[in-house]
Amino acid sequence: MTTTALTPAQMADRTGVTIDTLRYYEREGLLTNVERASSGHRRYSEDDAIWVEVLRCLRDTGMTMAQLRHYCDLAEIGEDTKDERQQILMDHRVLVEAQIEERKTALRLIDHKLSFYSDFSGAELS
Amino acid sequence: MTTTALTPAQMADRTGVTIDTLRYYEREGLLTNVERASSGHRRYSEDDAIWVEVLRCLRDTGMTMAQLRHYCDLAEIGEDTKDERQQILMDHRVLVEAQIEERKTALRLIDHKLSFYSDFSGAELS
DNA sequence: CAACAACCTGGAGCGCACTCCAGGTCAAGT
DNA sequence: ACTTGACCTGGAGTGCGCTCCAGGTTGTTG
Repeated sequence: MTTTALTPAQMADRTGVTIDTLRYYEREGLLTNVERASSGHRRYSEDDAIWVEVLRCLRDTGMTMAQLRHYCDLAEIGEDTKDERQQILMDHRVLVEAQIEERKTALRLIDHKLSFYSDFSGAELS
Repeated sequence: MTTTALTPAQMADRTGVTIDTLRYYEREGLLTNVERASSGHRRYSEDDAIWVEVLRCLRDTGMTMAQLRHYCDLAEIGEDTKDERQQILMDHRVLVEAQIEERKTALRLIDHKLSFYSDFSGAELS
């Protein structure tokens, strides 16, 4: 009754992560306990797919491979690492919020610079 | 009457960019027409400092070296490239806005995942 | 059963943005 | 005159996160 087992190609399609990268994540310990068919071919579970989506989200917002590996290592250990895992997410949350602020500042700066292009004046700087 | 000429060390201090990186930017054409003292040592102008700050802001929000070099090349050419330079900034603006949205989505996902840690339940996924 | 696609492994290679280094020059202080 | 420290150049090295490859196995399709 294991709902859907995804082939590597299906998994790549589903998550938008290439097959090579999926294997790389597994090698690096960011994706654990991936099942295999009798042929030795990987069969990804729905939970794997969801985790890869989370993983990508964390990566895209600047969490490093090392941090993600650490998080996965903790998850492997089990329940008594919940607090640390929670802390990792909370710390990353703060970081993402800072990134949003940084980008809002960037928008203001870009707008400021753009104002010189829309202006009648030909001022170049500041 | 050139207000303040900054030494490399002062420039690094002012902008938060290392001396090595400043030289690297210059080599790569991201920082042009830097003056020299009679000794051959660089003397950065206030405008250089401001530009490096802008440059860092654009880099930090994902503009590549190649794009920045292109922008600088255009600025070197002069007035008739203003439209293209404006367009580059407007394009980047759109990108930064998308980054903000991406990060807001990330926050929601992190919060969702955090909710499982704060819950009474010990559910692990989704 | 032949051909072909999808998958496997271990390991090498790549692009980006720095970062560091060797070997030399220049300017100021003692 | 000598030391010290900031700077110069050209070029090599680094770390990260993939990405690609060779050489082999498996599974499907006609």
